[in-house]
Amino acid sequence: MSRTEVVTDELRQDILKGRFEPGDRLLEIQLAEDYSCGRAAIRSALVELTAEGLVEREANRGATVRRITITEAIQITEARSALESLIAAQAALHATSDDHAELLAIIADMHDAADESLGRAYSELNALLHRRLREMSGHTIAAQLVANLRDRAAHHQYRLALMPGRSLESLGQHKAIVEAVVAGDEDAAAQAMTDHLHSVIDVLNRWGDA
Amino acid sequence: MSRTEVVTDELRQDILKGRFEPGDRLLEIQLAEDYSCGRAAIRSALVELTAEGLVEREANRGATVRRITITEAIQITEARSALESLIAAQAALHATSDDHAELLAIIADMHDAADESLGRAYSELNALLHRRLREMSGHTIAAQLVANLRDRAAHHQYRLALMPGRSLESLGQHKAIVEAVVAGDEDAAAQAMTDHLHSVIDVLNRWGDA
DNA sequence: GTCGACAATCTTGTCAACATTTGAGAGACT
DNA sequence: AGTCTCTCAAATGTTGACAAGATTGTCGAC
Repeated sequence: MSRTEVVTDELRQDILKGRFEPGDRLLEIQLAEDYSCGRAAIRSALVELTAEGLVEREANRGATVRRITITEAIQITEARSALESLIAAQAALHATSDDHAELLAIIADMHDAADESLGRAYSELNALLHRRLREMSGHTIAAQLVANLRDRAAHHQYRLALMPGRSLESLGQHKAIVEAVVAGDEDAAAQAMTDHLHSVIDVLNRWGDA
Repeated sequence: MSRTEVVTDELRQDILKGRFEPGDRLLEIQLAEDYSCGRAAIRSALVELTAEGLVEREANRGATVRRITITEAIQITEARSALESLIAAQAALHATSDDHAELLAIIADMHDAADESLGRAYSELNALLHRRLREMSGHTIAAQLVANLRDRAAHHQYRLALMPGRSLESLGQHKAIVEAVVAGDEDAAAQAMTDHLHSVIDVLNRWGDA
């Protein structure tokens, strides 16, 4: 693994983890020092992250961490809804019985973590469930697009996880998705996933109004 | 517009136009000479096009034009189906009466060009119709994703356009989409778009079997 | 006091040279 | 003949220096 690739991953993670705030300037020289590499590696990373939608670059004016508006977050979730429904349907078709057991185990863990005080644990289980469904679907294209969309809206997802009562509301929706996948019912799985993400969109819409 | 951006666009177009075949090696030094620029500009372009899925890069081993398998082309079209349905629905909601007139005009032109001998003209009208629907939808996120997916499968789209009788088959589907959008019926628009792209998937599946 | 031109400075864009890695082919040995 | 190793050539990875462009601050005229 070349230094450039490592630096790209590190910078991506640092943006996702919130080490850089939206709007922060990303100066090539400074980053080159921070990550102990040449400017070329940083430039390459910035080009790649720009293509991923995490960074904004203006000619001769430098790069900044992209700021995602509520409107964009809604559109991202709408696009995710369309793609994750496809993924859920494919997962319902392709999941093995081992997969079924794993999904049910995750739901059980979510049930235990749905407590208010365990918001972080629930959030991680949520990410795990969606990721495993992507992998089980075998739909590489949709899986990559969704992973990218998730990253783009990471900042807003974080706020969402902190909402009181949110875990309990989404637990039922996650159960419905897994039940449909385990039953092998592709239409029901797609519908359950659509319902789930539209409830997320409703929350975002309420924020947009406020 | 900096030289790097220009070179990136030129290289992208050259790949899409078929000047480079899938599997062709993209040597940095050679491309730098071809496009009269330094290697840095080429490297930047390759990184960007790799993120777009048009180019494949292996560490220390160089870049090649990405080869899209039939399986991938099917998945790409499935993802497009999910996203373009969303776009069609949004277009049905947001299109103005001017937009309606334009869409109907495009359909009229397609009707005239549906003749076998005008495959190229029909293909361009097809691209125009889908592009205008994306713009009318106002859904930036989905529009960008679809535009990218379309580019990725460009090679297969080209073969599709050459199929005898294909124009006539898709003309009816395009009519249905436009009618639903003009009627402002979002559900019907989404359904019509789904039907359209699933007919494309059927054709690809038949290729996959052969 | 305000507006516009100009200079200083900071940042990115570009290039050329050097280092590293990989793959292939020649040659020797079994 | 086959295979192993060594060497070399080709291509990418990396660095540093220089050029070009943009913003900010300053000075002078009105």
